[in-house]
Amino acid sequence: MADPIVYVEQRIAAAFAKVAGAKADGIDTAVRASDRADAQVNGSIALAKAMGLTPRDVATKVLEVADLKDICSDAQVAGPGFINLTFQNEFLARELMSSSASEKLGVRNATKPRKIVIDYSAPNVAKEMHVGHLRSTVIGDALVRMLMFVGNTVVRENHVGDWGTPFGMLIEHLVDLGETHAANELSVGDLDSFYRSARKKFDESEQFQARARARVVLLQGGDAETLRLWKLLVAESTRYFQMIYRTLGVLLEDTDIMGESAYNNLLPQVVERLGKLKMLTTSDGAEVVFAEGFVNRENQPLPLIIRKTDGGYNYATSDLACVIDRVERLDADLLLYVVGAPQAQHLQMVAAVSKQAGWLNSSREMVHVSFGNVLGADKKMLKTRSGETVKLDALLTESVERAAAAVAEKNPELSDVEKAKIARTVGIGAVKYADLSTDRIKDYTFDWDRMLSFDGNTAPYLQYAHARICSIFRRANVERASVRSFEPVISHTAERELAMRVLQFDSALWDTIDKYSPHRLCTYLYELATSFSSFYEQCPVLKAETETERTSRLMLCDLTARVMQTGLGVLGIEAPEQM
RNA sequence: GCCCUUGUAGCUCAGUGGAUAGAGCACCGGACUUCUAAUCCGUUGGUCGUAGGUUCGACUCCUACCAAGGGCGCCA
Repeated sequence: MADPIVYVEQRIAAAFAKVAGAKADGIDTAVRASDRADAQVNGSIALAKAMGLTPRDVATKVLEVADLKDICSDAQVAGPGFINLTFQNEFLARELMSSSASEKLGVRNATKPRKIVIDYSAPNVAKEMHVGHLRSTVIGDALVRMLMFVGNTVVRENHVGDWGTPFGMLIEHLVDLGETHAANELSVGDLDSFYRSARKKFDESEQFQARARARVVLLQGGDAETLRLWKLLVAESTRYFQMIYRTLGVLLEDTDIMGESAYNNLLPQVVERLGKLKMLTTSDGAEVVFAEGFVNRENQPLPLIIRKTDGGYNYATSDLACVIDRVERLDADLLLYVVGAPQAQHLQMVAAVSKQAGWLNSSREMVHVSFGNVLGADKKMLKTRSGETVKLDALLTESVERAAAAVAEKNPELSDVEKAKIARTVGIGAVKYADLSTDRIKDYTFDWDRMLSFDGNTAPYLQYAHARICSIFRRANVERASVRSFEPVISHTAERELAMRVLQFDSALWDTIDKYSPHRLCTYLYELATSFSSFYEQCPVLKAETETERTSRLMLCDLTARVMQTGLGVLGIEAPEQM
């Protein structure tokens, strides 16, 4: 327990219970951060009516019985009936020590760890990854890291698009090009032109269309030669994805790939089981499930199509198979889908059908971690087929190059190896942070300058704060670990603000996890960095006036750096020691 | 037509029913013989889309409307 606000909350709740008894039930006695004091409680106002007292009287009574002697230096009733709390510096110092001594820097573990399957990234085989694919990959990676950090078991699943009708056309194009030539073209990483050529042929030639359709039948029928060609496409694409993932520094591995094709043998079972449950209806020749509450344009019930008129399956079937597999084989109790907002209705229908079928319930749930689109200059969704999209690869390369130029200018004395390493860390960090730092639910318009900015609220700013602290310790020639158990003396306002901020790591991280919203942690880390920068300007560390002051500040610096590094770490961003 | 999401400073965005709505960028003015100036300090900038409602209190909750984006039967 390191966050003073979390700490004091119990004492306040106890005081409310003492004053109001059962009337305090359901009253919000939460303690919140405030600009008027360290923290504020406003439950007295809501409670006043029920008790027949004025809000200020209630607040006064609460303060009379509240046990705050060892925590607060000041507790006052203010305004209409708020309670403003100011923490003792000695209390903050004790909490800092507790945070410093804990391996997780004061962050509480999950009270009930879960087994979580998280579905993210999901690029398409034989298609280039463009800037639109950044979101799922980066948000998913951050969630994986933070969920694991607090003690959950997390299974990563990359649901790549490796099956379905487009593969007829892709395989036929592969045959036309010849395997060697095709493999060569694909390995260069120019997947878009491969896909576009195939598409063009498909659109222009009926003969080619017929071949493509026949090939899909062969593929789904398990024809050995067709499967061999299909695997060739998948293997080349997988290599390309893995190259992007390594550059990006995300945790995804080849072994995390659970493509659409992986569920093939489960698809007949889905139909069978829904049939047994009497959920299937035949409609216009297709096998469908009508989930309650979904209607189409004509206000008729909207079906989830399980088996098409031609006997084939589609993505609804495979998504249901996924649910079954994740619940029954993996025994997951939480399924996260880091998938774009346009899929919202589809996923709602899959969830509704899964609940009706009993695969999901109140203790096994699925959550759509939805995110807005990356828009083009025309404010429309980026589409690979129309208009030029920025390739993810190109964006990352450009960012690293700009970072390299910045490092060369600011730190010319570093070795080339170090410079290159820092440029990668800063360049990649900037791009990831640009995506993670805004609310995932909102669309954003792609903008080079925004993605590649190194000033203000950006990853390099947070990394810089960390690097400065590392620099202090290098100069001082002091081992970081040696100051960790020192009880700091807090006197300066800037020290105090930094201390308060450091102690909020636990709440900030949990708030982020509860809402699956990485931008909340970004906001916190940015505030931590600004608090540190302000402290850095005002409070000399190495030239502190006394030995106690110096060691106190070193202790605070070390803890700040650890929180920054850990916080950036769970966002998937590295914190270099120099930059 | 129905449904979902979004609308906050010139631009990009934070904001947990709580007091006077905050940052960054841009603009303007300061601070490097100093622990890293990728920084700091200050100035300027607001009908929180519009109109009602609930509440002691609304950017936040509810309703209607406006605008933008997305979804709505065999592509994934």
